[in-house]
Amino acid sequence: MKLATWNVNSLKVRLAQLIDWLAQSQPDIVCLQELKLEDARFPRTELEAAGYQCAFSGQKTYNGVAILSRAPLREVTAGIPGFLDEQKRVIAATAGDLRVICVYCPNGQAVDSEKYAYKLRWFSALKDYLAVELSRHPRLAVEGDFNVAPEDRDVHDPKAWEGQVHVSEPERAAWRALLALGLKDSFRLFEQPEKIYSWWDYRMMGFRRNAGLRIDHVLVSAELAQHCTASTIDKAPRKLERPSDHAPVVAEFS
DNA sequence: ATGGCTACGATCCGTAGA
Repeated sequence: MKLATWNVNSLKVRLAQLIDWLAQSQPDIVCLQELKLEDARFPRTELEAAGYQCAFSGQKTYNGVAILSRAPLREVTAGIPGFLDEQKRVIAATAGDLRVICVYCPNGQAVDSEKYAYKLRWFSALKDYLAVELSRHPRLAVEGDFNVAPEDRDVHDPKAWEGQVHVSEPERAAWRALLALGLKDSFRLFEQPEKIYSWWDYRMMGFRRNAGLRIDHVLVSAELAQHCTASTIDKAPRKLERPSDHAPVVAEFS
């Protein structure tokens, strides 16, 4: 079984790349973020033709999340229960005995901004939600764009980024609080090469310089972690014409 | 140096991302 997550930065612009990538990579389940389109414009027909059932929660211009699955999806839930939020950042569904939660965590903009305060409130609500979901679903995957680089080795230039949004200590503490629930960062279950990232700035030739951050993650419950055989970041789509600024993260299971 | 790309929805610039 193969799980993946990809912030596509506009599903409309990236649809052809996504369909190509699905055909090449053959994932069983894919979480998508930053759809940037209303539900009425979701390309369900095209994705079903590619062999995937879809659960999605979108909005115009910003945010938007989806789960694609080869197996039927049930128990679809949008948002974090009890956390009122206009921004479409969370969708969950069950496929077989696997519970999947797709998240697009807030960016936070700057540490002294209201958006940063919202980011920390949002992470706190997510943690409480995941605690409940973990108690209900031993086989749980939480995939998405977390907008947090967990450690300095996940940052191309830790000195330059020190204290900035995505790496600040309160954000990293919020990340560790998710791990404290018993979730594992699938990428770190394995020995990995150095300087592996999932996002590169469009500006300043960020990708060519490998000036990136590892902010897209596949978290897995302890039971799922036992069966995880690989976790990698696929840089190939980032090399295409008109790419997303994020690369897909893939996790495989026996 | 606070910029630099990209997407979007509004116009021909502002907001947001990270």
